[in-house]
Amino acid sequence: MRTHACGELRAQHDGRPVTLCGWVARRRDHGGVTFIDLRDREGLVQLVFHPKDQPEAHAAAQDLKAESVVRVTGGVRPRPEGTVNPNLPTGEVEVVVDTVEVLSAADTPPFPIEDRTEADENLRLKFRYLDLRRPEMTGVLRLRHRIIRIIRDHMDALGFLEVETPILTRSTPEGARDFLVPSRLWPGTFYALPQSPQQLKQLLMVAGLDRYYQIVRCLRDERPTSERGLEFTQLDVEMSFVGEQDVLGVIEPLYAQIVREIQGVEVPVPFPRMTYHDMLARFGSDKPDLRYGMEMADLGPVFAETGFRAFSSVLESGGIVKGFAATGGARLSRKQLDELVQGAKGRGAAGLVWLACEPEGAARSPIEKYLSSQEIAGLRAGTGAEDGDLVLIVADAPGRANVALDGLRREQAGLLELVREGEWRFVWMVEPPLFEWSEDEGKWVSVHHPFTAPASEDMDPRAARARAYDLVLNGFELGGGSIRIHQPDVQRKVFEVLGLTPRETDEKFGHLIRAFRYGAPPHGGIAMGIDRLVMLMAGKDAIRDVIAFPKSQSGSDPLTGAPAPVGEEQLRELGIRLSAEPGREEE
RNA sequence: GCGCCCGUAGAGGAGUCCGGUCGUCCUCACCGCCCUGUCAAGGCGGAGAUCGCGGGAUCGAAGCCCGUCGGGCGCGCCA
Repeated sequence: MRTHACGELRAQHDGRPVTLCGWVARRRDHGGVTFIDLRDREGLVQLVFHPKDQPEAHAAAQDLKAESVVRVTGGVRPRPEGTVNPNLPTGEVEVVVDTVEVLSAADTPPFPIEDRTEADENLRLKFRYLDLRRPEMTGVLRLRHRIIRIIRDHMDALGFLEVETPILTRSTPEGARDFLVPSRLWPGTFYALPQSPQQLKQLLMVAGLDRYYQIVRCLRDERPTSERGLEFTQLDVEMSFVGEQDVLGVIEPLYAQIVREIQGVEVPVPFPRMTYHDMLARFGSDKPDLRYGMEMADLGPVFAETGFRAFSSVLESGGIVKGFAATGGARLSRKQLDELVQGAKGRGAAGLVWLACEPEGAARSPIEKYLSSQEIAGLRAGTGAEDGDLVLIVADAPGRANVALDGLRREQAGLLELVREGEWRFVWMVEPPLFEWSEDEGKWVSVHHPFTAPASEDMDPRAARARAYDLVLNGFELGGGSIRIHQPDVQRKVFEVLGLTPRETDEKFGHLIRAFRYGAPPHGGIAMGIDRLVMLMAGKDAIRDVIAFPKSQSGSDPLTGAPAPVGEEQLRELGIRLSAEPGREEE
């Protein structure tokens, strides 16, 4: 049907007869000579129609509408002197058209198909097939393909076998909410869509597969955000006879290679490691952005004797006073400072105190009159603030204070333009706690997942560390994993801490524990989020932008209309009766 | 679940705080005419909107109040 792609034509094709197929991107009609940019996946090429030389083709070109699909025949020739377009890869040539055939006429599109358009995202999703015609979007999908290709080549070279695991599996109590699929053959029972192939990949280790990986879709019925969707793709990895170093050693060269090939930047391996404890103390987050400084300091000692009630009462009740120096932040306007305070409250902090450092130890602050000069000096020393910096202080329960400070630090980095683009700072988070106390549920829960091996025999839930690790890049969690438990008794003990009775353990996880009785190799693995990686590599700030057909933030798909009610007959077959009207979340 | 923001011709935006002069304006797209080297072509003209939806107070609402739907962002949730 065609001899070349539109976007591939170059000076070397000079004189060739060509047949091209593509979409009409733009028409420029000069009354006589008419130009059309023809677009396909590979790019744009300029078609030329002269009324004298090709009267029929020229006449046909007058009726071509934007986004119509056409097939043209003609000849490639160099553009005349002075009309070369250096902004176009095909800009040295043009195609003189002899014949035009409309393969499919298009209505006027609901939004312009061009990169600089900023059409409403909902509209773009509703007409995703048009949105994806934009070269930028096509480029993202191509980038995604390249990255997945690099991953597969890497894993294959290291001897990993890609094995598929079921989409219809069993619901387990721990973790995120499951998407459920009713069974028709077994009325009243449900499959669950996998949150991850966690248990199955462990069973593959018991099966002796040794090195498994899978590019796999995972589904979690939780509220989506800009960096997390209902369904997402991960690189799932599991290995036998390994410790932490072996797993990290598979991922590090892979990610260094991806950054090298995609960004042209060399990243040193191994990546630095930082304990969970240090990360939280220094950055208020277990996924810090290390492209800039602004480390945090515990200011409790500075305010141990303070007369400022808001601080002293927090300290008395077990909270913390913590802050950091925003580099150059003293130049922020009063209005910006007020917005900071509002923003911190929006993140759940009780409040935010700022203090602008001025020369010779002077300081500006809304609480200046409550602070002694020693306290001001202590603040500056603790946070390392220089003249011109802005010290930001939050006093609250540790969890809330850290969330607020982490948000502030990220916000300040953007506001004060401290982020260096083109820098890729990987860091491993290691030695997180094994358990954490859930206020909501009133019990201990796994920080990672219940199959994670403890770092020591001691399983005191308050102190136990996990043999787990997360990979962090520029403030985003790219993935995480752990060395797993492979002894049935240890696994039972973990479930016991999690509050499962032996009977519940057998019921929900009997298949796993039974497997461990038949010769389970020590094993461990990791799961890496691909959408988020592609998002960072593409320079996007929402994973929706790197998924061909994403859901909106409310979990709906404007293109297909999913989720949608189903007919009475379908429900009856499944033995399901609705207790809520469709379209409403139950209380 | 909580909080904040957005919804105005086909697209993007201004107008909303402070009700009347607003269905007023800008850019692009669309339609018509002109134009033989443009590439975000250019010039002239034109058409196109129950201001997301419903209710309320008011002589009067795009604007104020209540509700609702859709979308985005942050927190919670996301082993």
